[in-house]
Amino acid sequence: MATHELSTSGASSTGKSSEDRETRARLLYAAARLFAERGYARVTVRDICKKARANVAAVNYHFGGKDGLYRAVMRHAMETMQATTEAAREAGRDLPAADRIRAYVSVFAERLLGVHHETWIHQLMLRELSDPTPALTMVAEEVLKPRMVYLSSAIAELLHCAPDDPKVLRCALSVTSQFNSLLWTKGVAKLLDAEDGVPGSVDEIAEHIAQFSLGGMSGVKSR
Amino acid sequence: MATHELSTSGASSTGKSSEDRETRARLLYAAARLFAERGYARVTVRDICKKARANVAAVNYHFGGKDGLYRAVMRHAMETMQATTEAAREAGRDLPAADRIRAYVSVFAERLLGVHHETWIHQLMLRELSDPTPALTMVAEEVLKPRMVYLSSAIAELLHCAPDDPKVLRCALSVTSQFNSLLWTKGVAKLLDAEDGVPGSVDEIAEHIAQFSLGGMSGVKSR
DNA sequence: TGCCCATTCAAACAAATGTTTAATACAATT
DNA sequence: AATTGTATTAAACATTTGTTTGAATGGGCA
Repeated sequence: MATHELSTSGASSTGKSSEDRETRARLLYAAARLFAERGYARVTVRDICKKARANVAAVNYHFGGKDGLYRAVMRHAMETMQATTEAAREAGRDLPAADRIRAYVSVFAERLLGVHHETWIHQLMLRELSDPTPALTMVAEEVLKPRMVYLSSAIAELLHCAPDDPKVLRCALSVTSQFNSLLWTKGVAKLLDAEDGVPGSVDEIAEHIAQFSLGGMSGVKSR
Repeated sequence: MATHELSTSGASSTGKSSEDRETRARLLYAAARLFAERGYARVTVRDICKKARANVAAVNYHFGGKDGLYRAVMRHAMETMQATTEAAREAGRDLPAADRIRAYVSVFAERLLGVHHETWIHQLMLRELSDPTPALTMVAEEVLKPRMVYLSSAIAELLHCAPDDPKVLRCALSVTSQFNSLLWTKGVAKLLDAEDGVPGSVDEIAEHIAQFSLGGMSGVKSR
């Protein structure tokens, strides 16, 4: 179980850059997509290896087991999500609170729905939330918490109240929950009536969430 | 796989009301809670039978297999959710659009968080959304769709536009997504900072969601 | 060339899991 | 009392699944 623990960098002693970490990278890629699509329990190592065109033993060799592979995938996902949080923070720098929230929403909509981004990462994260693995604690501490802290500061400024006011947390959850729905509605909305997820382009969706959220907080403020 | 298909009513030919459908009911109850807690794949029939104090073969005898048991659980859950939709509809009868939405939010908050209701049902449903099984199609058609249709009518009235306007669907998703977050935040919020899920009593949470949603739609309307 | 090392591969293993089977118990009916 | 049909049970079965093993491969280097 813990024999091959520090295999993150794998076999990087001798730099055979061509085929060396080729299979390792393929395994990571295949596993990421499968874990995001079906969840940890519904994916077998044989599925992963088949998709990655690798031998069954490759997972244990490179990652020490299925758990280690999942953790490696999660590490990559967490780094990307932290970068997303940082991008949102940067996009709103020196802006008033309402515009900081607009920037936050815009960045997240682009990363969650934009064609150029790895959308599987966010699906994997959402899955980790609704179906916790031992990695959840780490995710909550290093990804979710900074994100909520930043969002809460803007919301508190908007509501003219302290950042630890219960209203702030409730509003922050109301804002972020709309992004979660963007992900799972992808698979459901087509069963309802929409042809392909939430209707509209990425910009339209971002515009909607920003307007809805700002209006919502205005409604909460003027109770 | 399909040997015991119509075993919903099970062995009800002779009415031995004492111990007859006792194990069957215990299996249903135990399976419902376990499926809601861990999801289909992470629950074994041995887990269910142990919790229900039944033999391993009992699942196959009464439900024809793990699949049949899950379907039976889903049937029960769907009936309860349809009743919830109907209760929300009834609570808002003959009320103006804004009050219909307030009533809708109030009913759902009570059923999702109230101590007297079977909260596991909604957790199971949310899990079905993020982790679809073959039962999803049925759920979407018979539960989600009527719910969205009703909610959309009120929203369309509020926004002064047609019910099939993309704005309406986006707003409906923004409203319902806040309820989804109520469920999964139960397991996460305590890792962030809140002590026990979203802060506040059931009424306070319902009040927040109503204000946030109505304010949000007001913001969308006055673009 | 010959040795060393990381990597890959087919095969096998042990544990877990959904399902089946045959026997038994029990209550109602004939 | 004998029979019938349902329910329960322990044991076994067949598959799946994560992991391990030992041999083979192939490139770099003395």
